[in-house]
Amino acid sequence: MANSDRKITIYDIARLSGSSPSTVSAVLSGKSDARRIRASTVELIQTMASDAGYSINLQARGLRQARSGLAGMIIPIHDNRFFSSLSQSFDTLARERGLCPVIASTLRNPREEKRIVETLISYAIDSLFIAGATDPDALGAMCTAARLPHIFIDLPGKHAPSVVTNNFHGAELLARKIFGELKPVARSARAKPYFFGGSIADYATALRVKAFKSVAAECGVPVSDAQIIQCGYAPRNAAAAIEALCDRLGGLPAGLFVNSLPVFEGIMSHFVNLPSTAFKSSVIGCFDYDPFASFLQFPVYMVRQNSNQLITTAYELLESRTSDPVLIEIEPDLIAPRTIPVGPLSQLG
Amino acid sequence: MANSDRKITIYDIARLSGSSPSTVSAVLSGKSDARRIRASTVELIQTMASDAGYSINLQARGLRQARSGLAGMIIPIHDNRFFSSLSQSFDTLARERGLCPVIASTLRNPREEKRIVETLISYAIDSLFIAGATDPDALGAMCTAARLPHIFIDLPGKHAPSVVTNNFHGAELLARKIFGELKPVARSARAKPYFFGGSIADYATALRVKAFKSVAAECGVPVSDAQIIQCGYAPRNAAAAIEALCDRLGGLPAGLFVNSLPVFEGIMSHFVNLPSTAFKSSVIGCFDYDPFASFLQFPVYMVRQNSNQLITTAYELLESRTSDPVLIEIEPDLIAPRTIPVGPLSQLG
DNA sequence: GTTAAATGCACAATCGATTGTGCAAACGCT
DNA sequence: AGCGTTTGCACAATCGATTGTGCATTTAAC
Repeated sequence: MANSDRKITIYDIARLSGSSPSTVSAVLSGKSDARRIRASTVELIQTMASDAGYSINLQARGLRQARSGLAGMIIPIHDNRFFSSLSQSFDTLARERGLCPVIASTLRNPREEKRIVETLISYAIDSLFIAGATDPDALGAMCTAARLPHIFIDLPGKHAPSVVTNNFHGAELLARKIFGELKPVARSARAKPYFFGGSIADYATALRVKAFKSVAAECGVPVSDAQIIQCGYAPRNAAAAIEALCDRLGGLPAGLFVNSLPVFEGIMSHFVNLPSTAFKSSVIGCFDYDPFASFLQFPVYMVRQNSNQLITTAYELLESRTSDPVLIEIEPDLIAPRTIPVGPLSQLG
Repeated sequence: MANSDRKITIYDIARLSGSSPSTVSAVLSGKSDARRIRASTVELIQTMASDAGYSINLQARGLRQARSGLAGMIIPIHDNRFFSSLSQSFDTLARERGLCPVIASTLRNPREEKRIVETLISYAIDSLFIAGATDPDALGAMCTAARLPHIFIDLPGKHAPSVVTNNFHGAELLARKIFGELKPVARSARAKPYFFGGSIADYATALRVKAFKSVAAECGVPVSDAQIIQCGYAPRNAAAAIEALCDRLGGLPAGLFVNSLPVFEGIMSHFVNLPSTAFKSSVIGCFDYDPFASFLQFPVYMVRQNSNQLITTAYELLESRTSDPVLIEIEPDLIAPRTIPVGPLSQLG
């Protein structure tokens, strides 16, 4: 270990080993063959570097090479099962490639979103994954201007490759369970199933609603727009909205398609007040997965997005140097109630 | 926007505006007062820079200043409610300070852990938060050698400040509920409460077990080491361990102190096979919080660690330039069954 | 014993910012 | 008018790596 004042640089190692900085650089960055450095010199330099506790300055390298070795990703929020699962895959795959992952959250704030992308561009990140942006195309334009390879995830963009969940199909699977198991609730107001949460303006919500209606049609059960409750994603709003709905209907609807976990969380905080018999006549499904949510007092069908596949595919696109706006859809899984699928990552705790 | 081939630099702006690079730098980095730049010059340069689509190269700045503006944190895993919540707080507070957050996961692999810290040091990060490391002191030594300010979180280190949850007190609160509500289960083998998951070698687990035993003593219920099941954190192992335990006892124990969510998840995958009456005579608590886990078929007490307070305190320590090994404990909250506390962040979905 | 090719390395420019210093011009004062 | 300040900026060194090029020596070939 070094005990001097400054950091050790290749110039120090050059002096110590009696060679030039360019030779040291070549050796320490693994280019000794290309530069025909003698094996004995290589070993000498490596030994001295490690003895001196040398550690490379990646900002200097990055400046010279006009790249940084940083792989960027933006997500709306860390504290969410789906996005944190994306983060985990992104992190792991980036590091497998020798890159350093940089994940920033935007909190769905459009202005912050742009500031973050600007910052990441200023750090000369090598690539950017844009997950769940509020304005994908504005961000895409910034990346294009900076010649930064980028891929949209979860929410597609117009001018670059996108990898998204097959929302329509996933919602179809879920809706079929809900419509298929509808309990006959007399022919009360509660007989109709509801789609709950999000906003039609969202790409994903729009597709899920479309599937919901399509399955309804399949089943010969027409759906009116009053059955689509758009209360956004905030648990608080969802709680208020479900309470209002239950009041209006005089109980739970016969079917409930819950659009995302935070919405489900809000709904639960209302359910707490209901007697456990209240759920007997409802079929509940949620688009997004949480292991505990599948063990509630009542059965819940869940759709689990395949975050690892999303990221893997995004890396493949990146590495194939595609920049055409292709759209790849990844199939999500329908998870039966009271089941915990054990994935490769979830073993780690 | 620029349409040229290269990126725009301060040299380009200098040429365009008829001033020198040093003046441009001063203006664009907000040092125009210190350098007595005329207001008209400032405006000219700012206009040209923004028209030309200039964006600073932070690697160049970082190289010169021997700092990067990057704030580093390592965590065991993103895909975990506690750590992703830490990430969110870290991200937000870093960005409030004009820093760019870099969060890397170690997957609890000691070798990876060291590689990551090395990498971060090579990027000249300005500070490092070390959360839940397997070998805190080895990492601390690396930081010290690199003169990198660092703070331990969740798991304390010996030679730098640490901010951790008050594990003992949190576990006490939880254990008191469990012991306090123990159902009289005849005097069968199942009458005894069990501590379940983790490993005594862990700092946190050791304290929680200590509290568990201390509360048992308070209640006059002696606890033997056979009641402490150390099965690590992997859901799979937890599932196997709980099954073995239930088989041995002929049912669920009267009390269960579950040490962490992944363990609870594993336990649930076994519970699935049990009739719902099986839980009637058990009190269950879990150290760590998940909103859905508090809405299961049976009531669950949970302890929620205050991740935002942990990070806030860590930043305060960092900014007070303390490098003495102080240990600050943050109180966690006991969450009653079937309650969803709505925090400031959880509104976002 | 020449000449050509291969070997092994050093030199110096370069990436794009920051920053210590120097120096004219403008200004103020007597 | 003369002199000291202040104003406003330019110059050039610097951060620590990478990389194109050049040039002695060695080695190989004939």
